Amino acid sequence: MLGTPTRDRIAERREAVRAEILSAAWDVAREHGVAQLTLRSVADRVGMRPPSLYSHFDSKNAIYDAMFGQGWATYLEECHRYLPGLPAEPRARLRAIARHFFDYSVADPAWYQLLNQRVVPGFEPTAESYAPSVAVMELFKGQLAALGIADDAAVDIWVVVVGGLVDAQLANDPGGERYAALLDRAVEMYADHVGLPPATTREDP
Amino acid sequence: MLGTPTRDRIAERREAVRAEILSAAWDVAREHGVAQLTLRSVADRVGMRPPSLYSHFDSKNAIYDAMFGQGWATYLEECHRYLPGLPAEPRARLRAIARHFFDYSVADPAWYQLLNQRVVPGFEPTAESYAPSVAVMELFKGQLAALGIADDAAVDIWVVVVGGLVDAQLANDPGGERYAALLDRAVEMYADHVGLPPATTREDP
DNA sequence: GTCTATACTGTGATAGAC
DNA sequence: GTCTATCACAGTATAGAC
Repeated sequence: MLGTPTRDRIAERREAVRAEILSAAWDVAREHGVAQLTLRSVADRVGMRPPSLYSHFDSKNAIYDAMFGQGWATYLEECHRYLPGLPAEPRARLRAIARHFFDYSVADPAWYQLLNQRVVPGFEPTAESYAPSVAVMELFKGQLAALGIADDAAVDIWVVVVGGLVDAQLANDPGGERYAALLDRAVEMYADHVGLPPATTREDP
Repeated sequence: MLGTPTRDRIAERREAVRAEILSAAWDVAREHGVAQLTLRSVADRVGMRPPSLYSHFDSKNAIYDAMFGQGWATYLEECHRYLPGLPAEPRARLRAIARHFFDYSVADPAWYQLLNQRVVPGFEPTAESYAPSVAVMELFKGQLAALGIADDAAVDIWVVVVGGLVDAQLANDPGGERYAALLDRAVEMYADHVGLPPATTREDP
């Protein structure tokens, strides 16, 4: 009698093709904009005919959905990687968290548009793809709670300030530094508001 | 010899048709989303065939452009109408200005998306249509300057806070009140930051 | 001048051959 | 699983009736 293979080579191959398609989709989105993504452009990039994509994704929105889930999952990993190295001093830590999210978003507007705005007309993420974004939000809440910022409203205002900076940068000064230059000041405003103690360690010589 | 008519009835009629088309375009945008606006849907609503729209607008983007200019011009008038009635006390005045913009935006997401976000792929407003938006921005700057908030960075942070509230409301809690409820608190945070004096007059009995 | 009729290109999506 | 063929409908543009 034949044994059961421990690896499903077909499923692995299938998953690899899906990942290849998603990678191509991100390339197209970054190059031409999230909303300009077409099945033809993705198919061309992976060397397929457009209808062949339907063997791997049920629809164009299913591709968006997978991108949404993958985008948040990747950012979640990124957070787990850089958070341990951040300074412990509350204001410096807030600045670093905000700066990271801001830079990450501005460096990849397609990522921010798909994951944090509503630029794709009929697209609503499925519960499965939405899960990693909730995990990121919980992570942020935990970070703020560790600094003594516990109430939900204060967390929401944090989202407003950081998100507002990114939105303003992308909408009003794409490619510039106008709102990036305001980040530290905005974080100070927030830190004062939630009553964080003034910085204890000096940073300038 | 014939006299020259003081009214150009043809031009008036033409302008009326343009206004009718724009009104229909706004209806469609509000109903189905800014990006879902199609020439067919607009033509259907005004009782025309799609190609007839080209007699009044050079392209679909020209319609977006006219909507952009009209949207800001209308809001500018709205500002001139309500600003005189606002309280003079700085913090109350800031709250009122923020609340007005927030409510106006949330009540008409299509307006906010077209005028303050970048939801329409290839659309860039022309200089002419952009002018009224600059006028609104100058008006806001003047309002803040009258309260002693003069430096440009502080104005930018005002835009970040108010815009961030609207963005978060539309993206994270469409139809809800989650960020609307944080508006007064966010404005207080900003007022504290720019050093506005505490409110002098009591409002509660 | 204004509108209708029509054709052209490109898009998402489906059916069926292999 | 991938392909060819095809559909319905979007935006664009031209020709011609009135």
